[in-house]
Amino acid sequence: MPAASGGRSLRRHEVAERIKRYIIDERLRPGDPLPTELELCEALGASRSSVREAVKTLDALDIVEVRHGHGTYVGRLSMSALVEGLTFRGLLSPEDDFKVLEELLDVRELMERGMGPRIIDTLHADHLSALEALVDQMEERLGRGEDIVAVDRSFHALLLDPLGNDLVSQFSSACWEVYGVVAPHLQVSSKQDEADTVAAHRDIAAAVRAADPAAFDRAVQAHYRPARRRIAAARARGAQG
Amino acid sequence: MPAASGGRSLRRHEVAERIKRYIIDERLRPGDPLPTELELCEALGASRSSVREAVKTLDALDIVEVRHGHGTYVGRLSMSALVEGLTFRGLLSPEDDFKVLEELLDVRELMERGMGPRIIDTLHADHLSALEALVDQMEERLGRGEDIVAVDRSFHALLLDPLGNDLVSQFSSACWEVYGVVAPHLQVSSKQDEADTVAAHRDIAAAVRAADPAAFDRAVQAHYRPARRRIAAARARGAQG
DNA sequence: ACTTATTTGTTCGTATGTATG
DNA sequence: TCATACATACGAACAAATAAG
Repeated sequence: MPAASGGRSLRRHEVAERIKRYIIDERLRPGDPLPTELELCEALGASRSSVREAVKTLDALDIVEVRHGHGTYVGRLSMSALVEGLTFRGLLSPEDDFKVLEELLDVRELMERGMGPRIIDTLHADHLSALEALVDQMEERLGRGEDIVAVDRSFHALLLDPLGNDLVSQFSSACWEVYGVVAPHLQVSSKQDEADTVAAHRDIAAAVRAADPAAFDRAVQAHYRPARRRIAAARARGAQG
Repeated sequence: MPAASGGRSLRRHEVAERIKRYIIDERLRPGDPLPTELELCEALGASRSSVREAVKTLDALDIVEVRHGHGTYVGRLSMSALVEGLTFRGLLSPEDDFKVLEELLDVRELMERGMGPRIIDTLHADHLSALEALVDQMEERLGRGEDIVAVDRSFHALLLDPLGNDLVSQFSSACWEVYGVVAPHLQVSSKQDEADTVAAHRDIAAAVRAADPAAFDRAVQAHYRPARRRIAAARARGAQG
């Protein structure tokens, strides 16, 4: 019976495509409710198992979001799938364990340096104040021996977010997230040179305030240097251990 | 309450995590076979349906690959999930239809200009010859009225691939792929200014051969200008239509 | 606090399609 | 052609989470 249609395509793929089509045709937005599983079964002429498997694949891509006992909704279209995929790739590490980390740093540095001129153009007084407040906060927390990773992340998000390029913001954020999961597994500490880190952020903020693209470029480049050194050191340890 | 919302108390999430762990612990590589569904059910103490739904989520992330009637294997860890997610986001277009396209161009330009110095350092004689051969081929095809999009894509892949940063290569390639799917839906033609396009590529190749970073930067920037104009034109058409 | 209705989560049984030998 | 192993698909029943009365 189920062999009737088209032959090649699998049931769950058909169903997934038609659900995506439905979302587009109905002009639904993230958070909008989708038909229930049972309604989808009827509308698409598929069994509940097939519908469920299709919905799960869309859920993995954050195209839909399933809430137990509540319903199914249009997803946030985040980069959660990219994060999960890259994290797994980093943990699998078929060849050089540290190559993935260097690639993540490359991308983040690429984004921030490449966006330098636009950052200087776009960020206004309130952005600058927030940026400098984050550096102060970083210094305070460091003085109290607390973690600065969250503040660090906010700082870099604040550099890119105002530009309005969601793809760049989210991709950079995704790289940061993956780095945070993979680095500890490879004993790449992020607890060293923290004084240098704070100084580097202060230089970046100063360059933005001075509207000096060349200084910004140098400051960002300097900011990433310690991290690269830590990776190189960890690689050297791994090579001889 | 066993756990907070979105928690791992769900069976298929447990199963998915344990399958990922299995792949890592067993040091499996892409293409290696995984246990059959039945074996996974026994080993993980879960039903067929739960295992299947878990496997489907991993399949969507290209962490595993399922071949009908054959078996389940470790996936290629490609960026297919990112491509599908971004494509859908582009087709959904909640606000400005053309914003997504501009973001994709931003990223590609960012990558290539940011990698400029490294491209000049890394590409050797054979790379340069291949690059120039592609430009010639582009010109020939253009003279015969044929499509140059495939050659165009090869050219840009050849710029980034030799650097060895898979993340950059694949992300850039993913942006290209998404652009190719989304742009036609928005009537953003890529068939204009093709003579300019060929010239731009020739300038890029020449800058690499001359090992002139500044010229490379200018050439890449100039290369993307026509595409941005086409988007702006399409937006203007849409605004008055 | 309790019940009821709705919706997704989980399990099992069975039959079919696909690839290999 | 047949046999085997595997994934695909359907359907029914029950469990768990959530919301509303």
